Amino acid sequence: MDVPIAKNRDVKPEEYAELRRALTLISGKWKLEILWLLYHRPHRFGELLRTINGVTQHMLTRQLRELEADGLVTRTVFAEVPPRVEYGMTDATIALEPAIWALMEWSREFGTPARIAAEAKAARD
Amino acid sequence: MDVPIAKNRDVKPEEYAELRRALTLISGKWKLEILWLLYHRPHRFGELLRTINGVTQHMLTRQLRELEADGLVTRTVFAEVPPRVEYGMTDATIALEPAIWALMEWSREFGTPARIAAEAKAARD
DNA sequence: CGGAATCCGACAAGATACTG
DNA sequence: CAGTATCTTGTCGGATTCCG
Repeated sequence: MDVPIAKNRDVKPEEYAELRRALTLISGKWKLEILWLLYHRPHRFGELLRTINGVTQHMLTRQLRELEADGLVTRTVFAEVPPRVEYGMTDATIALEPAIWALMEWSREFGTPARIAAEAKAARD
Repeated sequence: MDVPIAKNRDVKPEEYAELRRALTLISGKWKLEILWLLYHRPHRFGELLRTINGVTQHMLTRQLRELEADGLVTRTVFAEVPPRVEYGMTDATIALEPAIWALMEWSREFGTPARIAAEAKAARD
């Protein structure tokens, strides 16, 4: 897969659309972090809230709702007291993992550009 | 690659960071669209402006500058009248293509969730 | 425990006008 | 042609409060 796939062939407009749809699905400050945790095992709401550094209750709820609406997480409510809600993977989530993995490998290979290093520094301060 | 990679293993914090770096690099409303065009062949500024539907001069310039700063596009200025500037790929861009391709395949396979369909409709109106 | 509702600031993104 | 500069608008995400 070291040869560019699209080189010297015509642009296919429908491929734009696919690309943009995929990006829309995974865009959101905390979504991939959520999915990454779920890849390891199902998580409860409070568990996600404690584990993901910097996320607020508000945002966690919203991102989970969007993921659920997009079919990227399952939401299971247990009729208990106190209430328990568990989030897990779907077929679509599992199918996405190779793409996420490819992104991570690329990120590791090509290091940290100056702009990203600056942002990471700003986040630490 | 149909078996989840991370299932039942511990979360590695450094993998979060890689994921987030990669996402930061490709986040930006028009970046992947730009890269996708460049995968086919080098493009001039005005060419990108005309081809990418909905982008403004302002945003195109900014996204190109960020991509350039991150080492994801080359910018070649020809000393001619009228001026000509051409954008092309780098090694990092080429290395990213498999990941983009994986995202597109996933997008095609898992169709269009309701939320995305609604956004696409809103964009048409 | 796992949310919902409301308010608000910051920054991303668009519109418009001007330039080497 | 390929940008800058400036102003305005819109959306994302955060803080706080309340609830079954």
